[in-house]
Amino acid sequence: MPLSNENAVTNADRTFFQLRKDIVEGVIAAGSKLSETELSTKYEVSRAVIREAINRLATCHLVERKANVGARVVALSTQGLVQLYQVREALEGMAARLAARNMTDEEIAAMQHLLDSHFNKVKGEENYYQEAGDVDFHYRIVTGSKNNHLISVLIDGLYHLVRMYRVQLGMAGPRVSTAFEEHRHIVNAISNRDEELAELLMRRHILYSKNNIERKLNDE
Amino acid sequence: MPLSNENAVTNADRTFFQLRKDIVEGVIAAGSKLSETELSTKYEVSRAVIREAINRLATCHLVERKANVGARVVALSTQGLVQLYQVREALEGMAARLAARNMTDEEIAAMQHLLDSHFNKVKGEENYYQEAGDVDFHYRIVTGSKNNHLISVLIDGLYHLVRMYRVQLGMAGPRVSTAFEEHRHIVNAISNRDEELAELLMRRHILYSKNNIERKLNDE
DNA sequence: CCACCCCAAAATGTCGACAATATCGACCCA
DNA sequence: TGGGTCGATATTGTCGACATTTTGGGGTGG
Repeated sequence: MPLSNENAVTNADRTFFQLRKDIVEGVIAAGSKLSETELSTKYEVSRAVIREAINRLATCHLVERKANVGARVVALSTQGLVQLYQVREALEGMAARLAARNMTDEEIAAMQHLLDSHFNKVKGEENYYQEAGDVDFHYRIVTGSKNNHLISVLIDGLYHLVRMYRVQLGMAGPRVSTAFEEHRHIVNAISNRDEELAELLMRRHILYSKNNIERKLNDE
Repeated sequence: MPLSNENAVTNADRTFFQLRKDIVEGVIAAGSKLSETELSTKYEVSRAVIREAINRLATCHLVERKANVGARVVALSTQGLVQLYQVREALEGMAARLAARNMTDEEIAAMQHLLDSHFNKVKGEENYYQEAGDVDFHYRIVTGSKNNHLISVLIDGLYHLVRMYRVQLGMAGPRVSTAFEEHRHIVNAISNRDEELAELLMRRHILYSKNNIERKLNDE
């Protein structure tokens, strides 16, 4: 459950969140077809609600719709993952640059505090950091950019796709300690208000991450 | 009318395109409320069609929806325009980098040819270039990246917002010849397969463009 | 045996009606 | 008079039924 306070007010909201969860976690298989009538009986809502939910899923690029044909869950591919990380590199690089410009001193201090607490947990339970910590860190940078377009494209859109790849391709792997060091350097650059360095480090951080995942995929 | 072959197959498609056009061109005022019932009588379709169209407008960030309240056309602001160009800088910079990597020699040659023909027209009618030519140039770079995420986010999303700002804030202005030179340099970098330079030049091109518009806005 | 046409079944697109929610003004009460 | 409550009205959310389109299979003719 993402930390963002997405509270469902309408029925379509709930159905959308549920469907998104099921797709990201693979309960609904990648590449499979989404039948409106089938889903409406399964989730016990009308087709109108399902249609609205599917439309929103299309907005996140989790499904693709074709007129008069229907919607399919996106297929996962190495190429798709590479393209996804290329966009992340561009957007999160800019986010880091803007975070260095726009975050308040308090927000930066809080983020440093967060890294400290993560550091302690990394020494204990090995894999805590990867899941929650990494997500938390990137969220703070993105929201710290104070750029609404960046925030919505990344948090409402791409991050769910990233999670889908992580979950379904089993990317819970290590790279924990090295990624942690990279996070530390990024925060330092932001703390120094060094926009250029912050962007550069973030881009390399994501590039390394992509290479790491690609290497793993090719080893199989 | 954008060059992209968006042919409407369903009724919702047509309504969506019409609404988008009316919003971008200011026929429907920025910041105004979109009443479903009102629009359904005006465009002579059912509310379901209007709702679908509005949902799609929301994915382009042209309108904002609130549950149980309704949808409003986005408000234009200097801050919003600045944030928009920050995202453009990041995404189109990456697009130029990928274009240098992925465009075929034929595509590059065609783009150089395009610039040549634009050059001739610039000398004749002063303002031809700005509208169609600039759009065409940026479209080719983006599609040349061969990255589907980049393509859809920019062409289906941000570009319509950019056009909305251009039209409604009256940005038909000059910067024609200088922009043309910048385009030329970008194409040269792509032709040399120099990814680094292509990205850098594109980012500066968009940054200049932003500064130019900002300056104009402040002069009023 | 292949290609083509046609029809039936199932899916999506569209519609009008009803339910649930927000809005706004009138009214009441200190 | 100011603040708050309550209710009528209008708007959005949801539903089931109908219209249109796609799809797949069977049949026919070459």
